[in-house]
Amino acid sequence: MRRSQITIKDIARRLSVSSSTVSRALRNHPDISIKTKKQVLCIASEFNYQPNGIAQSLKNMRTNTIGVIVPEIKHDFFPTALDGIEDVTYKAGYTIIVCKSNESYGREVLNTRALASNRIAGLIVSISQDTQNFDHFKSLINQNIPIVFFDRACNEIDSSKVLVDDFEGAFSAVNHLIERGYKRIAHLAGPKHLSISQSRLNGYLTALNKHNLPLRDELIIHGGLHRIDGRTGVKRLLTLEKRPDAIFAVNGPVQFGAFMQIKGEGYKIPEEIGIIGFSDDPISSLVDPPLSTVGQPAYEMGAAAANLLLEEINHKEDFFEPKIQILKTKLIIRQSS
Amino acid sequence: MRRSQITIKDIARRLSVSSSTVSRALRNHPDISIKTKKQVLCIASEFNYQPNGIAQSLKNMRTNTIGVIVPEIKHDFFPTALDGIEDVTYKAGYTIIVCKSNESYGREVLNTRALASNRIAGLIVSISQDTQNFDHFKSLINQNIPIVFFDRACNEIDSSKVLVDDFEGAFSAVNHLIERGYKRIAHLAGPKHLSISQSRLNGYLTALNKHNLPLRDELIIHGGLHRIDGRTGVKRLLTLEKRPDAIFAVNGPVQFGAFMQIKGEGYKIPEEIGIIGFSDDPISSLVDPPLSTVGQPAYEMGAAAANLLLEEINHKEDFFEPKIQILKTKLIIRQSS
DNA sequence: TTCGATACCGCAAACGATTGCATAAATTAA
DNA sequence: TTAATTTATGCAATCGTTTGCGGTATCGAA
Repeated sequence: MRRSQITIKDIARRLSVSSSTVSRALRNHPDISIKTKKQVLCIASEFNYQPNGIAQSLKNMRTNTIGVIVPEIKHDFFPTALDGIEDVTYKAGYTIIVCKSNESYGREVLNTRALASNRIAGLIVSISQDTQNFDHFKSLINQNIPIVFFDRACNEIDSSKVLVDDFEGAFSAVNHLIERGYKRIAHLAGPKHLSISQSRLNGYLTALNKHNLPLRDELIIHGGLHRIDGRTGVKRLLTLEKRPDAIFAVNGPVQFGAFMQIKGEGYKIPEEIGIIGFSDDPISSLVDPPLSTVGQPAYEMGAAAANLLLEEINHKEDFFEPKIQILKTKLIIRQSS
Repeated sequence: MRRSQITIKDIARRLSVSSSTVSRALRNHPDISIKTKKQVLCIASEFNYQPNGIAQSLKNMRTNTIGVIVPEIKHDFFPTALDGIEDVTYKAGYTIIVCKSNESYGREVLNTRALASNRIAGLIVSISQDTQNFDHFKSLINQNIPIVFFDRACNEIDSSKVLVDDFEGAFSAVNHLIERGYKRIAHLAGPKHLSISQSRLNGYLTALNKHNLPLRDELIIHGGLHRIDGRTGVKRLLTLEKRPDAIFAVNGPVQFGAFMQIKGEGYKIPEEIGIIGFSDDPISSLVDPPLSTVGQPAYEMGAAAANLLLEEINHKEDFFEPKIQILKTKLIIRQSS
């Protein structure tokens, strides 16, 4: 026969006491005799009792689980950020549930609902490239489940956020390209509605402007945040009458796609085309040539987001003033620029 | 004031009916009048009712959640396997909870307990490199929570498993090195207690034997499965009086570590030292030189594991005969060998 | 001996959803 | 009109754990 996990009642029956007593013995309640407590603990360990977390959550109206939604985990940035989140939350006694949205709005909504129905204590999220409607997050906030965004945030929602200085990072990257002598610098930009796309585009524009370089619309290509978007972007750029001599990519995957495509078409990097990206995947330094990039403190971003969330979860008063934390990027110059 | 999610009772009160009626209306029970059902659905959507998943799980004594424990997600293999798991389980209406053990036994035990206490419907796991005791898994099985292992399995436990033909893959890799003319072939092996380490070592030994090459103990280095283990392994190999002319690494991360170390010390690949590994990370083809490797069907392994688990979850009878599925590897020859 | 304090324990009601059974109302058949 | 049947609903228990409240029993002090 299928036997399942033993419960507090089973222990109670065995010792001829009430389940209240067992519960109190297990939870170190003072109103319990040493003798009874010992007996309970003894039986509990003998039968390998483990409390039913579901019942506890139901009773307590809350869980010790923190939900995390990230767009993907195939590049280094999000796994590293997850490490930061994990280290902080585990120390505080929480477990995390990691969901991937796969850069899809629909999947993000499903994930959010599933997490809400499991009554997570809070949510840490970096939105998908397709997300333009934020009702699923607002609904969580209405249920008093706090949210912290990191990297890709939502402007419409007044919650805590952890960002990097996207403008400054982009500016310094493009500035660097210009100082190296590149003149026709293209930008593989992200979806227009994402604030990271906007800030990074602004950094690009400002750098061009500072050096009195003309702004050419055909050199700015808006696309997604996947590797494939880097490839298709480069394909288009290379069919232009006058091809660009350098490329600034909005993020790591796009930079890789661009890199692969440029290499595949036989152009020399950095002589014929220079390239620089955003986010420092370790593989950047392993490819040929090693790629220049704007390094983001992924681990620190995750940790910071987790700390902000815990702060909000533990906040007693009715109103919590959201905090926005902006971390610095770091220009890493290798041999692709 | 903090308001929280509305419940079945709230809807019932509002319509002056019992909560049973509301529940039945929401669950499409036949014994309900069309009029009442409409009213209920109307109120439910008006207030954005979402069932409390915890309460449902408690009542049903099971969840729609499948737990997954993987050692890491920083290399391509496990994220890709997760894609396979996800695609299959989502289609079947399950959500997955992904946990990382970070290759640590202690973390694996914690994860297993947390998942058990959340009464997952089943567990898919690839064990950590440090795991030698399997009581935490046996305990799950005692609670009737089915487990499927993939890639790194546990021999002691009689459950379903999805593996690759490690012996054959290793054999063909080393055979290939020998045919290329390499004579002193080292093996950066995994922890001795893991069956993948054993099978891959056996493949290595058999290939040497087939070609009458001597077995040299100093060329077999047992270590962990991290990148760092590849680096330290190579360091040791390069201090030998007669250094090896080729290296077969037990997995992807170790291969990368080895690759980086060899390059760092200035040896030419593949002329001075050839290298081949196990598992096909996309970055293998991007580095210089592109790396030869034994490709594993990561996505298919994940999907197969998920299918086996679903089969067992849906199995009605008392006893389920575990199935072991062995997938083929594929030798991918690039320029490092 | 009696009163008060303390220590220990059980009862029962929650938490939210589900479901077998009973019951009331409405409908049909006789 | 009455009996039999169908339809729609409510009651109450259940899942496992927690907890406020009340009740004994024990002990010390007066």
